[in-house]
Amino acid sequence: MSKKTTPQAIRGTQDIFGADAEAFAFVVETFERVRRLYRFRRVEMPVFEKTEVFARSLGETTDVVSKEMYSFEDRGGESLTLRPEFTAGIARAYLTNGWQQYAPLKVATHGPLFRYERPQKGRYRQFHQIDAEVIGAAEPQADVELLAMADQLLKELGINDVTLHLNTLGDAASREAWRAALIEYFRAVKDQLSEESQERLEKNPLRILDSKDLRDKPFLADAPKIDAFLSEEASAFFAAVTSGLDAAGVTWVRAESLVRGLDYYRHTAFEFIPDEGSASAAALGSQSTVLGGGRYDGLLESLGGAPTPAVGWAAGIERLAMLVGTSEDDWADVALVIEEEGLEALAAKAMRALREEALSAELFDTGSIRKRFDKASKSGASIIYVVRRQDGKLVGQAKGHDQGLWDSVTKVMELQLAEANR
RNA sequence: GCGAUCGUAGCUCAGUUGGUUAGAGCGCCGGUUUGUGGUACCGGAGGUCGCGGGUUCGAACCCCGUCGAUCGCCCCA
Repeated sequence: MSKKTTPQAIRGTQDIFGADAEAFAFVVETFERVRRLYRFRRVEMPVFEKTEVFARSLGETTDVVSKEMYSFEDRGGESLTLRPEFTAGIARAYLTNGWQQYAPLKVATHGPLFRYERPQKGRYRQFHQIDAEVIGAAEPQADVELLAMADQLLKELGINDVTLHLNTLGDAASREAWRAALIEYFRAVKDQLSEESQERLEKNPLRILDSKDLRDKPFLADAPKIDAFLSEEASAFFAAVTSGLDAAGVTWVRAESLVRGLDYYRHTAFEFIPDEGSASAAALGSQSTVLGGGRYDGLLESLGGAPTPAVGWAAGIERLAMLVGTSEDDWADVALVIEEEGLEALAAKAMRALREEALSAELFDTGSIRKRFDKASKSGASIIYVVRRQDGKLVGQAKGHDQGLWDSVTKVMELQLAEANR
């Protein structure tokens, strides 16, 4: 006879409860509200896709694809993957559902994503994001609107100590030329770079630019700058984005070394990052980016679609929730205390009646009769309504300071007791 | 994938140089008390000291492994 053990939760998953769950819901509710203001349409996406949806769009060599995806074969032998991000799946849906007819299409969604990473503060294997995408819009105004929405969302969440860090990666040609120049520049000093940067030199030279390693720092200042490689169109595009942001009142800083990890990004790239020394920076630790995204004009082609311009961003709900502060537990309008046994039917009926009047109500009718009132007091409910028997009849008494609630609770309960006493 | 710290009741933790039945507060359950029913007091339930090996006469405490958490690197939201 073996002892029963309780299975543990999967590493990197979370059971969100209490104040954390309230903060999580607050983030999602605020996002839903803001997204409507900007007329982004709600979409619901599958949690898994064919593996190639992600492999082809994110790039086979990216860390996400090469070592962080939850991939498995289904019973039909097909390779499927739990979504590590939203964009690729939405792009796929745009193509397979003929959503071109709605272009430019503004959509928003939220939900769980999965990445096999080492869990840390603000980083989980199952994590949650809110996401906004504009597909089929080549104009810089789309970038501006999207960023204005992100900015307003953060403000409405009460997060005021983060700033938009903005960069451009140029068009495909600009980006390639810059990349080649970076490889050439860093190859010359390869031996003096950190091991990690030596590896990055082959895989993702852009990443060397934001290396934190002291050995790399001396070479960063004189590294080739993207601005020198931008085509005329690319710089005009970036100029239009920045002036649009200024007009919309979105403050931003230029971040020349900001790059994106995934292959599909072009032109605008951005992250909202806590200001140095701010409360948000302290709350997030090393997971500094709270919202990030950019333009991905190349992505739909990589999935076999026609060349289609697009921009989008995503933000980690857990990270945002850490910044909105702990919201208080909210209290019930009424705590109904039944100081007698055998009144279960009355209790059930009265609770239903209270709730039908839109009063949030909690019932205390178990355990020590003497302590039921204690528990109701501690629950923090606005009105405590006590039912007990006096001279053979059930009587009720309401306690609390909120006159409006007091009246509506009393009204409902008087009726209930009158019926019960008949 | 790499490094560091940590893992004792439901929760927060204490546990002296390894030594008899592992403790506290809060919470929970029951009771007593109270002339403002949220107070105070008493009692009770609840622990394979993460898990598995090892060292030792003896381990919560030392060693190894493993799982998990936390912090950082990498990467990213």
